[in-house]
Amino acid sequence: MGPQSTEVETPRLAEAKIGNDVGLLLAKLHATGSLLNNKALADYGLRERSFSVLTLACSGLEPTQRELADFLSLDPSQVVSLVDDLEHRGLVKRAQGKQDRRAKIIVSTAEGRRIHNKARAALEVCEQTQLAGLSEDENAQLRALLKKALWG
Amino acid sequence: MGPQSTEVETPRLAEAKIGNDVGLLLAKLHATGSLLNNKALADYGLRERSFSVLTLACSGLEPTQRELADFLSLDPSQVVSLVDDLEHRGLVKRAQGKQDRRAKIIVSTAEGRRIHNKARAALEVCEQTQLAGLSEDENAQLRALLKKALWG
DNA sequence: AAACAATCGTTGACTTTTTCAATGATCCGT
DNA sequence: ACGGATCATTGAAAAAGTCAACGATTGTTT
Repeated sequence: MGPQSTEVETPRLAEAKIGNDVGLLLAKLHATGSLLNNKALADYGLRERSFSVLTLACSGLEPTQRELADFLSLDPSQVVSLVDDLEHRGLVKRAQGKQDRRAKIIVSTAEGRRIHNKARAALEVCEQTQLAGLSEDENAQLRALLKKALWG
Repeated sequence: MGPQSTEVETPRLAEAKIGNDVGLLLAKLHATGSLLNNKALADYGLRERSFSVLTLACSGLEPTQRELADFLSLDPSQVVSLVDDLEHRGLVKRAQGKQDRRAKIIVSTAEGRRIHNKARAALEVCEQTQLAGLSEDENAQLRALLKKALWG
């Protein structure tokens, strides 16, 4: 993997016009973020993916696995693995779909919500670390722009 | 992988507070972007990764493979594969490091720059597609914020 | 209502990507 | 000149991603 240093890099290459390529900027920020996030989530036996699933399970929106796959840009079979893992550890349950008996709704258990709260707190620290260079306003701006880019 | 639809999704789950998780927003935007980018780059036998390497090789910055690995958050062995591929196709060359004879400097060939120009144009179209929901100003803002988050 | 195609979750096979340890060559500090 | 560190490279192992098929169920068409 790349650099695991906690110190800030001062990359000579950042000058390249590649620094204007949104795709690369996203990839890089996502990569460094994932590293930090996964490290923080390891304390709870979670990774970015399983945390996302757990978050949706805790949201009260009662997502189906298909919705999870679509929303997280995953193959349905990957969702099966993620839910299997979380279910075996008692953090979520599969419930039968209400209108559609093929679908399974993923809901959190009390233990799942407990773990999720702790993990979420740890992630917030991570996020602040990663976005330390941004002011509070800029932080909010970034969120807003990302959301807008994703779904108008 | 997830949905390959060109139509805009209107995801029920976007409401979840997960929509404020920068990590997930980055992951999702990066995922959908990669899909588009790789599809566009396929015409030139490139992918996001190899395009990034080619871009740096064309930048005149004469990056070493180690610098590429750090900058792109890749394992050094992955850079070997990427450069191998580009070199076999005559798009880049390995040159000996100037101060450090261990290091190898990656520079583009004329053909590499030709392909890169074409690919870059194709990617710009992609980018506009992906960020269609953003105004010109917001587009620039997003770039600026991502860069600032990465290196102050 | 019977037949049909489509969708959901799941499984398993397969490919690609990532991760990691080891190696020879070279650099740097002492 | 010695020892430790860094560079590119290799190869193996682990993880992630892709894809086709299946039973169960749904919605649609006849």
